[in-house]
Amino acid sequence: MSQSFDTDTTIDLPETDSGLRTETTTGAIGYRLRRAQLSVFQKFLAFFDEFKLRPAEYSVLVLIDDNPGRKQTEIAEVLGIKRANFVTLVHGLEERGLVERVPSAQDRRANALHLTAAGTAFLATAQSRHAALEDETVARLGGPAARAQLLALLDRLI
Amino acid sequence: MSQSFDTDTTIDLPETDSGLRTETTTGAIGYRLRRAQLSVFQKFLAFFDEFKLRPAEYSVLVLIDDNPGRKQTEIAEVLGIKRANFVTLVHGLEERGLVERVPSAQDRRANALHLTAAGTAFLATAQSRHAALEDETVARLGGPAARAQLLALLDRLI
DNA sequence: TATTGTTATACTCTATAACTATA
DNA sequence: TATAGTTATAGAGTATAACAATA
Repeated sequence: MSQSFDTDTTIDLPETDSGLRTETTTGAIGYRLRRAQLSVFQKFLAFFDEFKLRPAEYSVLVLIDDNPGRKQTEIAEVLGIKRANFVTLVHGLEERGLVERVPSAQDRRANALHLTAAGTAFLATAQSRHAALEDETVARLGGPAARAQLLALLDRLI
Repeated sequence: MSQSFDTDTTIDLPETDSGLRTETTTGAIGYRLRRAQLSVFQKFLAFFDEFKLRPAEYSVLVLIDDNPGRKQTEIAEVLGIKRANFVTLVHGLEERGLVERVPSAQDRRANALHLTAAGTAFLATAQSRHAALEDETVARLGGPAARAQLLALLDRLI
């Protein structure tokens, strides 16, 4: 089903500011998903600039706080991070005094992850800031119902 | 508003297969967006395995096809790719015989980008394959209306 | 034998600076 | 002076292999 127009006049082409035709590209779900995700992550980074906190680091802190004493492998796996790469991430959080690696008594191969007192305090501040960011994002979406709708749709893509 | 339950019995905790509490993490829009985007891109890579085509390369081919003769900078900018990094990308497509860099007559600094005959044929096949992937994705979302809903919501996040 | 944490390594993606040739 | 393409380079993120200690 292709359309053809017999006209010499200037018609309303779907063009961007650059004058390029981008419909084919921007019509793809993956493309739009990528742009939106990049935008949201950039906003996170800007919002958490003074915290020097990346999205993955924030997720790790939240996950340890909700699951104290878990092994590195367990936390890493939930987030889809290879355990080899998780070593560097958790090492950085430990160097900042936010996380402790406690040798496990039951399994001496494993490190039990805990937040330090400083880590707990830091996360509390970060979470309240994150709530503000999340509120702003929900507002842009059009409210809690729109947020729920988006999350439901995203889940179908996994 | 916190809830408390006076019970010793096992209650239905929102836990994953791993037994970890992940509600706080997975409630974040950015987190869910990232997971969905990674999943969609991984499906793209698997689907285009025999084409040896990455999402960015596909977008470039489509954009050149819809806008023949444009400069590298123009195509790169639309996709949010730095012109320095775009050099390698377009070089790879040129080496594969899909794209031509034609020195511009009007501006001898610039390269006008065109698809070769092979590039046009390759893209036609890739686009029909992409349409199949997109159809599958739309089906998973729940149909064209759900797709439109998702794209509208994603646009509000940019 | 298998798993945990670790190191080493490599590949992709992204970002900046600086160069050249043109405009 | 500014722009187009390029090179070099550095930083993230991600992937695999292999090792020591332990299960």
